Amino acid sequence: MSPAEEAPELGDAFFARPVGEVADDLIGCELIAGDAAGIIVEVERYEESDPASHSHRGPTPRAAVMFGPPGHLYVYRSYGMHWCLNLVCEPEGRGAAVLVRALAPTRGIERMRARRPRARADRDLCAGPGRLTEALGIDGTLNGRALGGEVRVHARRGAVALVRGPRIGISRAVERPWRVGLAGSGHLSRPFPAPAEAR
DNA sequence: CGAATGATGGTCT
DNA sequence: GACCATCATTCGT
Repeated sequence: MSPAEEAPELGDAFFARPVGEVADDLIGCELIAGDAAGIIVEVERYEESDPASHSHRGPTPRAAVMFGPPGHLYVYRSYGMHWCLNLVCEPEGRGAAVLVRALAPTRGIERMRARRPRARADRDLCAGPGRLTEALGIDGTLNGRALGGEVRVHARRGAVALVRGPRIGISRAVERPWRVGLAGSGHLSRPFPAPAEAR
């Protein structure tokens, strides 16, 4: 069998663009973390002008990484027990990032099962921001690290169909449809709301 | 199916 | 002291 051609690895130029563009373009890309990997099927975008964003109040100690160079990891603790993975976007000085919310596992599935023994089905391994970091072994020690080391992202191959909807788990700016997903994916953290019927 | 809830600790006012 | 960019479980319909 001929060796699969590796998709190019995404670098700083990819992430230095507007966060909305990056969010769309990350859907369908493969995220690799050490011994496991998956296709990104769901993300959310956060930016400085957004009241729901950690960067909204400026570069506080926690949010400082969001204002740093693009193509770096912002990993924060959620509800005292989960880790959430973001990819910093836009030129240095702007507080924007994309939250990775769900993956379709591709490699290291046995490792993921070992790290998440309570996940019943494979579809639950990476269906949620806290779940996927646990499955991939990502924690706060990676906060502020550059992509290309322990964590890498490979470019998407073909075209993908996107779905949009309101973000999950926030209480402010809920009306902004800044959650993006891969249409028809069975690995989402939750279904997207059905489009409003025309009548 | 959905709603309710406890776990558990950092961050910011 | 309030608020969480969550998850797994339990209980109700």
